Amino acid sequence: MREKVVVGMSGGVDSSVAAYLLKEKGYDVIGVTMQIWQDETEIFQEEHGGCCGLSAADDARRVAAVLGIPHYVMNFKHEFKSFVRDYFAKEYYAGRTPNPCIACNRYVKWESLLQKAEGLGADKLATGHYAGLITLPNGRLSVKTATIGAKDQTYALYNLTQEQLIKTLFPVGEYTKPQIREIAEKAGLPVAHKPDSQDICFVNDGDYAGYLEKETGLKLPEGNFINPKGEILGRHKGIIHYTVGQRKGLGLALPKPGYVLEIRPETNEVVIGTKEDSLKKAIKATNISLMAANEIKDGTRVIAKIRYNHKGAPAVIFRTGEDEITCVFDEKVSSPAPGQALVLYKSINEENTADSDLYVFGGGTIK
RNA sequence: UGGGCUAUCGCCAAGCGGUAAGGCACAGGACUUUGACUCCUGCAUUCGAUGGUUCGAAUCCAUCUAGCCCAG
Repeated sequence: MREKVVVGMSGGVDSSVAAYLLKEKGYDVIGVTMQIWQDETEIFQEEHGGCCGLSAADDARRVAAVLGIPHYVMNFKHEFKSFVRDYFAKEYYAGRTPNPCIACNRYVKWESLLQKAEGLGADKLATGHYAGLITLPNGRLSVKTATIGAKDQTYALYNLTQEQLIKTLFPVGEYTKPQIREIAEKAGLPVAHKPDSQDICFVNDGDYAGYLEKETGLKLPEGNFINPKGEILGRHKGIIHYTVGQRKGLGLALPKPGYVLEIRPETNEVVIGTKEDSLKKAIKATNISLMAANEIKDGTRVIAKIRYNHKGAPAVIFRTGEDEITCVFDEKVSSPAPGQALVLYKSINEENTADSDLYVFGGGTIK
């Protein structure tokens, strides 16, 4: 009997091709589009794309029709609200910088959607992420970086559990984006030229601060910008308007570019410093999640990423608490932001460089 | 009213006789399934005003105007 797999279809090129590739390989494919945030009145995504947009369902349906597979639209608004939107707002109001995509993957896609998939009798869940799966010598599963030159998305998948990984497929992981578009083209998929998604899918105009105020009804008071010495530099518009590492939009007249160093909700202060001030040698992380091992050996060498678009930097990790690790970089990294994920990689080959193929060792949330 | 100081892009600000740095902001673009960052491109023919000295001044001189500070 053919293996049954549910593909999370966003209506974009990647997941559409994922479904196509699985179909070609002989899987019994079911397409599912998650309805997660869009209000019926918001047709914004129609033009702007987005991984989880509204035209999503229509596009996915068209693709499913071309492929001749069943397609369902399922409502995940409730789950998305509690695991992603609420978390997103809570973090910002606490002066931290959340990563909604990671939360969405871990708790909505690989929790709720996976459950629904199993309800449909599926053995596996597939998505259009650019990532690969690897079984390590110790028997554990991990995600590995996609083919060289591809858009690697393992960073946003670092906290999936073994139970989740064993039921996962990443069909597009071994291709590059141009190859995927080519496959879509040849397969006659109507979404071959749809633009890449970007930005936070549920904040439609990029104004996340405005979104937060509208969503929560909370408007935070203005406060002081201060330098590391505590001297007042000017006034800020409320802490949710800033994130650690930010340079633009401060409105301060300084001799050199100013960067947000720290956000202090308790005193309503935003600390501004220079590029040099923003460099950190070591960072701590909590909510540790290990993918490639059961425990951390002090002194383990890794390649660490502190943000989605970070190339990765050599570092050494130590366990420094019940649920805390300290990551010491060989060379300082700029502006690690509390709330962002610290994702640790190991090299599949011997040499531990950011250029070789890597797999996720584990990760956590930057403290 | 005496004495001193300062006037350079919307905002900070360099320049000190040789033909207008830089940062912020702003506008485009690249990158990007998070926030940010980063990278390109554009952005004062003009230096408070008017005269003068110089081959040549934002830079020196004079006067005027405005603001600031100290004396009342």
